[in-house]
Order: sequence, then C-alpha cells, then structure tokens
Amino acid sequence: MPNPTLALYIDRLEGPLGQRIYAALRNAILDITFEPGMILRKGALCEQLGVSRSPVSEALGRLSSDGLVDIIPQSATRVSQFSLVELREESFLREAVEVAAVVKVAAERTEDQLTRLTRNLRLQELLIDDKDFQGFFEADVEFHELILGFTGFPKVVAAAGQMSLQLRRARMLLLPEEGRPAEALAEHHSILNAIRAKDPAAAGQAVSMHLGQLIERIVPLQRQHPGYFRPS
Amino acid sequence: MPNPTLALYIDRLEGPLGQRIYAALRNAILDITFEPGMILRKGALCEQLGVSRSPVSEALGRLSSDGLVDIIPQSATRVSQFSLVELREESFLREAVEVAAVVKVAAERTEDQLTRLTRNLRLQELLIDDKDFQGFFEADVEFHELILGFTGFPKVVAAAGQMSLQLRRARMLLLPEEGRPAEALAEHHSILNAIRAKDPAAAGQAVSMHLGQLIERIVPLQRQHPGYFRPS
DNA sequence: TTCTGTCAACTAACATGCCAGTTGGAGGCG
DNA sequence: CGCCTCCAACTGGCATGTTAGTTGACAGAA
Repeated sequence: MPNPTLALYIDRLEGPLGQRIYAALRNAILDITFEPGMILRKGALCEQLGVSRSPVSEALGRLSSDGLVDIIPQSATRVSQFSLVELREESFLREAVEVAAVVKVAAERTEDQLTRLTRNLRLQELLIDDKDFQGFFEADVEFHELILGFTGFPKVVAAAGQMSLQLRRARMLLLPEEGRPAEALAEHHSILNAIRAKDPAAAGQAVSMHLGQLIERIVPLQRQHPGYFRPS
Repeated sequence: MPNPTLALYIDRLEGPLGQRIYAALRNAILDITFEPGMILRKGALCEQLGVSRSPVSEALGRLSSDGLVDIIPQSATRVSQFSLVELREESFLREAVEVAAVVKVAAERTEDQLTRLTRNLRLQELLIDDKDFQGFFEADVEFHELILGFTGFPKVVAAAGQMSLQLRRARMLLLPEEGRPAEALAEHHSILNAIRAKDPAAAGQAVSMHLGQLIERIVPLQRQHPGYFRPS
C-alpha cells in the first residue's frame, strides 16, 4: 500500500534528491509507517516518488548502514525487525553517553543553562495538565537534547540519536500509560535538581534511573507485536 | 598519485563491489594513505579500480555519512580534515562508552575473561621487550576491544569504533614516543587490577585516565600538520 | 501425499549516457 | 595594475539500459 504522503514530503525539502529520499524513508521507518519486516521494493518506491532508481538506491544504502533496513543481496530489502539484544545494547550506549553528559553538565552548568532547563520543565507541567501527550513527548525529547547540547559538543546530540535509532523506533509502540508522564516529569525534576545543586554523581544516578525504565517498558512489546521482532 | 594497492585490495575481498570499495577507501583514509584535504576524483578512482561510477558513488556516500569525506555538491569531494572540537567530542563519547563498559565488566567479570585479559597483557609485555611497537599497537587495540566485548553486547565494540573514527585516524600521526608504550602498559595493568578486584569505580577511573592521555597527545599535532586540520 | 528438480519472473548490482551546477582562469574594462 | 565578467572545462547528481543471482511455484517422480 503506497504512501502518497512520501512524495509530498520530499518535495518540501531541499538539497540532493538522494538525501531527501533518505530522510523521508528514515522518518517513515522510525514512526512505524513502514512496519518492521515490510519488504521495500525499489521499483515501487521509484514509481511512487516519481524518481529513478539511483537516488533510491543511495538512500537504501545509507539506511542499511544505519541498521534500519536489511538488504539481502540480489534478492530483496526489508525494513529491519527489532531485536531485544540490540535494543538492550542501544540502551546501554545511550545511558553511557547521557550519564557522561549530565555528569559534565552538572559540574559546569551556567545560570543560563539552568534557566532553559527550568523553562522546559515548566512547559512539561503545562502540557501534562492539558493532557497534550504528543506535546509532552516532544518536550521530553528536547529536555534530553538540551542536556546533551550543554556539554559544549554540538555533535553529541546527533551521535546520541544515531546510536539509539531502534530505541526511538520501539518507543513509538509504547501505548500512553496512565500516570507515566507524571512519573517521567518527577524523574526530570530530580535530574534538574541535581544539576542545580552541582552534584554530578546524583545527576548521573538520576539519569541512569530515568533511562533504565524505558527498556523495561519496551521488553513486553515482544509479546504484543511478535511480528515486529526478529525470530531468535 | 594513484595507489595501485587499492585495486589489488578490492580483489581480495568478497561481497558486493560497493562494499569492497567502501572498505578499501575507508582503510586508505584511516591510515592516512589518502591525506586529509586530498581531493577524490570519481573518474580517476573508477579508472584505477577498473569499475564504473555506481559502486564508487555508493562508497563515497557512506564515507560521507561516516564523516570521513566531505562532498561538496556539484563540485568536488575531498577527504575530510581534522577538527579539534570534533576530536574532543569523539574522545568524550569514546570515554563515556568505554568507562561504562569497564564498570559493567568489572562488576560481572568471569575467571575466563580475567584470563584472556591477563594473557593479552603478557603479550603486550613481550612485544615491548622486543620493541615491536606495531605489534604492541595491535595488542593495545585488542585489549580495549576485549573489555568492550565482555559487556555481552557484541555490537558495542563496533559502535565504539564507529564513533571514534577521526580519533583512530589522528592516532596514526602520533610518532612513537620513547617510554610511552611502557606507560600505556602500566595504565592497562591498573585497569586490569581494578577488574580483578571487582572494583567498578576504580576501573572506570583507570580507563578515564588512560583515554585522557590520547587527546592530550593529539592536540599538539595541529602545529605539526597544519594542512591536515580544518582552518577554524 | 510429499519431496525434489527445474524454470520463469523478479530483484539488486553494475555500467553508461546525460544534465545542471560550480569553479577557476582568461580576457576585457576601469 | 587591479578588478570584474564571462566562458569553458570539469565535477557530482540523476536517469536508464544491462547483467547476474535469488526465490518461489509448479510439475513430475517416489
């Protein structure tokens, strides 16, 4: 079932066609528009997008090295399935980087950084009160990205995202649980408090706790969506 | 100046042509056979390798997303230059992951893992005695990869390598300093001792110290090889 | 009914032709 | 003498034709 949205999407972007197609397919995979295990036919994609096979091949090649698609030589290419060990791996990497980041930030934080984090948390509170869970999700992501960016290493936020692509995709499957946003907010507060207190150890601990619960909530997904997971 | 070794190299590998070319170019860039800033001409590469432009384009695209080449659209593609902030960033990421790994490993280590690490360190001692610095270099890399692998997450070692490509490349420029291998060996010993003692905190500290050395030795390279660094 | 061998249709991989954007230098103008 | 303009050659991006490998279904034998 072709997705006409794709063709519109690549027209809105600019830059080389290959990169636009890469971005479009990547987004489609990450938000489960393209389901794990789904077979991607080059010819069909070209027809839907109205382009030739060259830029599509380039895009698929990059997605392959991202681990988002599996290319079976001379045969087919399909959207990669989840693997629990891989998800645990990404969780480990993500936690390693984010803990290191918050430790550094907690030690060196400026007043301005504190202000921006506080402002973000205020926003989170408002969004929860309004039950705008989509908005909360985005503010949540931004909170983490702010901390990563405050390390002074601009590419760290990109690297952290790149190393947890599967995690981000699996997160889309999580149903909004009653009370979970409030819990997350409380965890964010304890992170911010440790940063405010310039207590690196406590900040690292708080981030570790916060991230650790994500993988716990992801594990049961294997039962709910067995087709999305690699038979192992 | 074409490198005839390349053509031979890709013949020895197997798999899709694009991947072989990617691997060949990647190696050439990482060991400075292709110098930072050097312009890569697609046509010339195709002629040297005896292939068409398709697989070369694919390879260059992947190298671009690795950050090893910069593609200037419609103009040229060149081997990326070093950037000190980027190198510091990679050092930060590398340290974050490797510290997290050794903390986990120190807590959970088995006797077998201890044996393999000890054996590796013995080898390092022998190689230093024989003044085989190339061999020591490889044993050094293996020591770190062993620890990363002992996390139980097979892809962590690959991820750690992927996130510190520039660091690995810059390392090639370091001249062998008198007494540095012996220092490194001593640092490896303190890491191993902490792992043996099941002391995660000490192990993390030791790894952090050890990795901190590398970036300190890389910083002065900007003076020795100004052409290899991005003008900033 | 089940297993196996064969073959046709489909796929990704590769080669090649074409086009548009960039660049650097030559030549003219101030 | 210096600066600006313009043009030609070269580059990477895209389209398309061709090839080789895989797969799955169908037919025939056990």
